[in-house]
Amino acid sequence: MTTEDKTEVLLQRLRNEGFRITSQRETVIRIFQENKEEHLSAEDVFELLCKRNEIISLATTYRTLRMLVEMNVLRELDFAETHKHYELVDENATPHHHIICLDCNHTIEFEDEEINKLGLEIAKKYNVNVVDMQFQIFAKCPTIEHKHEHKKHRN
Amino acid sequence: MTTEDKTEVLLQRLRNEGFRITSQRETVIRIFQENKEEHLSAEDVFELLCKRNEIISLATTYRTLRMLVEMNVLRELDFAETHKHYELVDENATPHHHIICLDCNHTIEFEDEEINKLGLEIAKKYNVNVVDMQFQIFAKCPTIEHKHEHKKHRN
DNA sequence: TTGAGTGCAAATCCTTTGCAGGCGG
DNA sequence: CCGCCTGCAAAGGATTTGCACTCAA
Repeated sequence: MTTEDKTEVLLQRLRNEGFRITSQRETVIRIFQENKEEHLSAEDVFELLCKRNEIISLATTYRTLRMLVEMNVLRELDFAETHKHYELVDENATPHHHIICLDCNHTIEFEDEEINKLGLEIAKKYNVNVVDMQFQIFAKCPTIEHKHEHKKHRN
Repeated sequence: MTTEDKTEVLLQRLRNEGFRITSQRETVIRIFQENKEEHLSAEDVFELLCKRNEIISLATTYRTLRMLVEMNVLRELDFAETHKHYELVDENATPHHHIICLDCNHTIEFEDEEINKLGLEIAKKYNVNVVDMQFQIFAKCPTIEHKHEHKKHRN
């Protein structure tokens, strides 16, 4: 299925659920389709929109993101930052997880069938219905030259 | 080791690292020692302080929390909420993880040696130094009567 | 004594909301 | 044409910061 096809499927889903298809919503969806590998923040999306000369207000960007999360089109990610990130939900893919470098904010995505299986088992044990699972490894990646500034005495 | 002893050890660590021991910092640490099982937010800590009639400004509360995280005394938790939560780091305990109910915000803590092991293996594979690991299961817990309001058409 | 730490208020960052007008169905 | 969506600006919640004063070492 081409990206274009997938976009159509998504738009159809919006219609089915009673949402209106506005150019703003369509463009936001396209942004994510075209940046599958990215973890975009609301601000990132807004900037990408600006670069395309698509005029969408920040408020609508936020509203659209919230709607897409509710519709399970996007997944909300928490990277221990002040703002959130979003990525496309891929129904066919197995859940994937993240390593987040605390120094440079670089993220590495990884899949691990074992972890997914364990997560489901645990959920079953505690009798809850899983909506999403996120395994996060906060780390320092040695590949990048990090300043080892001593944070002592910082107010 | 009693809680009192543990508090002393912590205070000593502060001194060793060149931080000053102020009554404010001491009290914040005690709050966490006395609420080991809780995931307190900055606001929670501030309220507990007020209840004790310990007068500490919100700003100092935030500054102290940041410092304690940097010193690895506290662990920062992200529960997909607008604010962060904190819990005491227990060097002797195995890392534990959380199930978060998206409807009622109730959290269940669990330990899983298998997950910890897998996390370390993955970190090794990607050649990063683990600072913290958090496995989060976002779910709906059936034990509580959740309103099944249909969110369709919400702006 | 001295500069790290504090309180206060203002500032900042991210996100949401009220309202009047616009446009999809 | 109806009322959902939008843009704008203002509000809101969480956290940080500037500044003058305080107090631990």
